[in-house]
Amino acid sequence: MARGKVQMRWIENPVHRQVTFCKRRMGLLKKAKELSVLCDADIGVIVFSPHGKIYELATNGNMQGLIERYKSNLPEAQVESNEQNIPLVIQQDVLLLRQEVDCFRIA
Amino acid sequence: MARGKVQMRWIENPVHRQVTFCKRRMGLLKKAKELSVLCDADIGVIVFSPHGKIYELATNGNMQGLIERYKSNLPEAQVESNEQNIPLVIQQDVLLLRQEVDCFRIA
DNA sequence: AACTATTTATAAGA
DNA sequence: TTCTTATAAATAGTT
Repeated sequence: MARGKVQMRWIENPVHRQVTFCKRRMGLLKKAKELSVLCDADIGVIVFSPHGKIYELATNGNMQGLIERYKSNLPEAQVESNEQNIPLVIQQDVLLLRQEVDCFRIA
Repeated sequence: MARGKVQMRWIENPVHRQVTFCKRRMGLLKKAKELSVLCDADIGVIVFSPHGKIYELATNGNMQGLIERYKSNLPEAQVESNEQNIPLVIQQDVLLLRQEVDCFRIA
């Protein structure tokens, strides 16, 4: 995003990758907090580094509670498609498109 | 972020809030996907709108799996503090600071 | 770990 | 709403 456009693919140089991981991870959590405050949304973010280290943010301070709430509200369509063995990648695409369309409805 | 600095607080105007929610939600998910690709991180984002609608992204396409992985890797410090009834807001602050410091170590 | 030159994101406005 | 545009913010590469 600066001093040259970045290619959207795995960064091979370990040093560059590590620095980018740190910068963007902080940026992601900041954006999540901002969205939460501006729009009163309840947000959870979980990040596993390639080495398995966990980074997380729960805007209400309670990731466990968020996860419980999430599980008890799973969209039916998702449960169905899981039962039908549709590739996860496709399911995720459908999910994102559905969310994009929702912009034009009432959240 | 544009045409005027925005105050980091709840947006009172319902129309403005709805538009901002949609724009920033999409932006947040995009950032998550980018971080995932650039650094090979496994990321999950869950957003509850104020009305309880769920928006989500799991970069590996499987939120359930991510949640399981998260639960089986809960940092001990977190478990401890929960047992000691420390306010969640404080716990989250500590968590974020710890993550920030981690930038200067190996992820 | 700081610093900018740029790219992105996005708040307002049309 | 959808598109445009002026600015604020994020961040890639540098020092």
